[in-house]
Amino acid sequence: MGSDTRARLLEAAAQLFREQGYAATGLKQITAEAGAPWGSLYHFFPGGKEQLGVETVGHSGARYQRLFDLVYERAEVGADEAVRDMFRLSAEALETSGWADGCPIATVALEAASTSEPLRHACADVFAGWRAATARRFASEGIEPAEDLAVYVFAAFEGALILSRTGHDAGPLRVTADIVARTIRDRRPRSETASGV
Amino acid sequence: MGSDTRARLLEAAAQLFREQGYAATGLKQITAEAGAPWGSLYHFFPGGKEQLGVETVGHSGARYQRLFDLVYERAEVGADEAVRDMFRLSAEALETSGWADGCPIATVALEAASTSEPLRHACADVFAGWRAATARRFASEGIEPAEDLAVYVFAAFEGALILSRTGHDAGPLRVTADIVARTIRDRRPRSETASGV
DNA sequence: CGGATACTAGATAGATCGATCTAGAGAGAG
DNA sequence: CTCTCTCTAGATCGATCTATCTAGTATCCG
Repeated sequence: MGSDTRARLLEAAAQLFREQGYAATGLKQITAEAGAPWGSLYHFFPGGKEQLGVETVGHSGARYQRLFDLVYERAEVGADEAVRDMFRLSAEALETSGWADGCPIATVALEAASTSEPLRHACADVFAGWRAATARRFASEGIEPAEDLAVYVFAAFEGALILSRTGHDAGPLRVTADIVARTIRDRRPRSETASGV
Repeated sequence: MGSDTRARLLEAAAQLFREQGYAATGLKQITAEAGAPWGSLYHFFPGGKEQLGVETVGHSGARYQRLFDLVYERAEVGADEAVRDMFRLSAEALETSGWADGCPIATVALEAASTSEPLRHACADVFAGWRAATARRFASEGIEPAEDLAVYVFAAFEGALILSRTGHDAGPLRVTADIVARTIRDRRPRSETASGV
């Protein structure tokens, strides 16, 4: 093993794909950013750019997943508050990065949707993983239908990220978080103590 | 004027940007698809690819806007049903096109967010226009806060489109439509006749 | 008819793209 | 030590990218 070149390549690719997208990012730029030699790229990723893309999507997806897990573990208050935190954290990351760090998957997903089946499939897998983890959490709190609500949350999340990033305005993320969190809260099972407004 | 070459270039660019994105689409491919001579491209768009991109975004945005207007005019039943129709129509377009025709703006918006200010701004304007039109409709029915709910609807819409297109599954659009439409319905002002479950 | 303008046509430039190739450095095993 | 395998290093290839440039054709006005 020895070198971490491969990891640095993945990391650099993740960052660049997130900011600029897949097509606009050149392999030369990735090796430069990673401080990796050109020859190493095809050593570690003999499948070329597409393989690097697929692995990068998986890498970014797993990392983002961990961020969701963190939010869910931390929130003792319930899933609705966890959802709100997830939106809030992303809004902060987006804003402090100068509106650069949006969803690490969405841009590639849209670019690849009709141009690369392996890449599209990798993105679909990531989304499915996020959804499944969230659905488990909802189900464990009796929030049903858990699968549908998880899909709904991620749809609103991804869309709000697009609107906020494009408009350089965290408003959409904030506004959407409020409404979505309320929707989730309203689906919580009745507890013995009133859960009024 | 005479020729419609300029319009055909815009149309071809709109279709290709929608399917493949901005960076992955070459100018040569656009002229070929439009059946337009290469020389005409820089005659009509002296600003090059970026100008073509900006005008294409405006063109696509206006056309999609008309589709929203149609839905809103047709729906005598109320804004919540109009929202549902908007999701349903997009789901049909997406599915019948073989998962190619998603949002004509979103892909370019994400690609351009950190790479081209003119392009990003054009996308932001389109989103703002959609939101404003929807907010007016909500407000006219007494659905408040109209602006926030319009943002929320478009966030959920854009996100659901991404999930459905990436997964080759209309489920996210359908599921999200249900929940969002219900949220809008719940915000309608109390009428004299009960508006129960 | 002449002459200006609008548009077409495509060659060409220069840069950069992804990908392949050969050569060599480095470390660990025997 | 020497052999072997992993990884580095970068030259190089053909294709394609955006953009510019020069001609040539059509069209409309007088």
